[in-house]
Amino acid sequence: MDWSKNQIKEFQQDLLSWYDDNKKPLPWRKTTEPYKIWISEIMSQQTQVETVMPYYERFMKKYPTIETLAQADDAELLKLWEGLGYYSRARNLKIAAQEVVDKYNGKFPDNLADILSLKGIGPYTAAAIASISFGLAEPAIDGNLMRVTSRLFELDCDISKSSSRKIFDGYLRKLISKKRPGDFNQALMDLGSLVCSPKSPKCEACPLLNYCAAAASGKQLNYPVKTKKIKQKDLYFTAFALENSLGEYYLEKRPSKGLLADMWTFPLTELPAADFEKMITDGSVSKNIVIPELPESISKMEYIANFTHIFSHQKWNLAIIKLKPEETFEVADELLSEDKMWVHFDSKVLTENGQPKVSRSQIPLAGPQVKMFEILDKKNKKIDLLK
DNA sequence: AATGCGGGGTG
DNA sequence: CACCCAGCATT
Repeated sequence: MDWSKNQIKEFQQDLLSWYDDNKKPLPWRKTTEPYKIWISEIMSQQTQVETVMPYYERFMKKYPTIETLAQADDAELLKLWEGLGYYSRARNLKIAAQEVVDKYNGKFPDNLADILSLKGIGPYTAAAIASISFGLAEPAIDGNLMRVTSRLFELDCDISKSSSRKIFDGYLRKLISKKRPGDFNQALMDLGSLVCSPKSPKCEACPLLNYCAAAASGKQLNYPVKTKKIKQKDLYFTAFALENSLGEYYLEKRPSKGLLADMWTFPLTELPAADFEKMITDGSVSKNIVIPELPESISKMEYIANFTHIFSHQKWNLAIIKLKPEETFEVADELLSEDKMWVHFDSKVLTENGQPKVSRSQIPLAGPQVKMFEILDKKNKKIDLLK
């Protein structure tokens, strides 16, 4: 960051005067009492201020001091927290209150390290209390500050990674007002929620417009950089291993559209999670399994093994079911077509007229299928050794 | 570094 | 419905 001292000074003034005119009228902004700031900050974690306000008022009425909180009835405290979520916050509050009473003689610690040591207080909350209640120049880095800062300087670091925190800390430590650090932090929080919002930032109304690199280049929406935290959807399949008398496996070609288009796969059928869990637990083959249309009649099914495969957006849980045909049988060519075939493990096997048979190394296999072949390989080798 | 933990709002 | 949000403790 190459801003001059004068520039930083003007930046602080522009931000703070905006805050003085536009700050949200929150009940805990009428005080700097550490106890009240602490409670408000804990309640505000991952929670909208509008949701927090009634809880805050009730909390302060019931537990007006840190001593009353330290002696709170667990059930009553939890009851008061009911509906706010993240209930360990309430449990930790009481533990921390007891710590303050026992270790600090009931006086809330006034330095960052001691504040940070309290149960339930992490880097963000510690800095918020330190700056608001004790005037310490500690940047309280939350999602808002990271968003605003990443736009100001077009920072490309991924805010979802914990290692990015120190980068934001570096910038904000240079920018923070030493005279009004608490207001500085809260100003950036309000700015982040009122003006510098994630989807539709109101740059024309922003007091920091002239300082903002992203606004200058029109790339506001490119920031902050955040890797999508995709919750993969769990899907459950049975994968059928049907082997013929030549040691080949029956594969099908997937549809030409969608996931793993045109790749080859063992026949798959989806099944409910509960059935899957039961099968891999006790080896019982679910009665609900839908057996795919196969070229031979099946006499028995046997659970072999299970494995998983992660896609970007899906997690496949597969259970291998070995299908055991009646005695021996030959390849029924007339039942095969362009999207169904028998595939051998290797390419050295020849057909009757001397042509190499189709091997698994010649066709595009979906990721899970490669894993499945490996598992089947191992099983077969194990069986060979036993012979 | 990754995961679990609630609930409400938004587009 | 998918994504977002004033985080922290635990592993």
